[in-house]
Amino acid sequence: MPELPEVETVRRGLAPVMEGALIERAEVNRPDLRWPFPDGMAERLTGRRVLRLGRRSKYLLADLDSQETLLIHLGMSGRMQVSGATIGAFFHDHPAPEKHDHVVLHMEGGGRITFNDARRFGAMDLMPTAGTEEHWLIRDLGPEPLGNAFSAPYLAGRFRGKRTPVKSALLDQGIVAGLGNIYVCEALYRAGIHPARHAGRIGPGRIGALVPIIRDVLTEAIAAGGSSLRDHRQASGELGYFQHDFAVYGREGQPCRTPGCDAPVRRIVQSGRSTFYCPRCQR
DNA sequence: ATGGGGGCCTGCCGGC
DNA sequence: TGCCGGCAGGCCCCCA
Repeated sequence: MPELPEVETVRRGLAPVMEGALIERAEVNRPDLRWPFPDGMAERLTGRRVLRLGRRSKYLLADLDSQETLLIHLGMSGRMQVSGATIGAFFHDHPAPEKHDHVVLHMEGGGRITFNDARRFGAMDLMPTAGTEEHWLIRDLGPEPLGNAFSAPYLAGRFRGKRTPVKSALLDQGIVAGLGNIYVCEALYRAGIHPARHAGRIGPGRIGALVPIIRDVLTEAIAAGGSSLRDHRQASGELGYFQHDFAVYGREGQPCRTPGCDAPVRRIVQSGRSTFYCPRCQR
């Protein structure tokens, strides 16, 4: 579930409940996710007020009134569920506890934020707010794809001389931070670029087109995630749901959606991960 | 130095 | 029905 658009959707859902609210109690049900939780995490969260909920790439960053920032990563299967609070027009009751509810933030006023992560590829950590950019998970990230630093000249510079497939290059969080397997496939399809093409062998014109395409793909996904906040799935309290409507991702063997092209979408494996593309539209 | 593969976990789905 | 292989939106680490 979580690439940049999903994480941003989760952030937007959580922010109204978390920002300005007091964490009355932090319930920590295991010692780790992918890595051990920081020492005394429950105590360091308890009694703290959340000042602001931000995002860097796929990381949620909750600034606390203790000069510390809580980092949350959703990994592959992490979900944040809000309950006991009014979101939009509806009050969300507390659901029955579920398997893999690893951390629960009990907020002032009865609200709850539950972090559930079956596969435990997610992570949480605490760091000084003043040093978030130096955190080891953050410091090597490339620019935000929706920010000004991500530009055609920048990307051309990073691609220059690279023999790695462009698919892998765009998944490299040090080049651009926030893309994952789905949106890379979708962006390359829209740009008409074959995923196996060496990054260094894409001309400046196509790189110039790719940058706004990446922005569009992500912006549209955020808009779709946002609209799903109002559907019944959201009313059940689940945040970050995104209606899948992809041109190539997950569509192996189905006809390409480009008008006039009905070539079957192909699936290949690159660096151990599925890539979907149209062999006719992408060169 | 850089790129590819393994590994971390659990759940689900399709085939036999 | 049950078992097994394959697959899943991420990312660190190790090795060539």
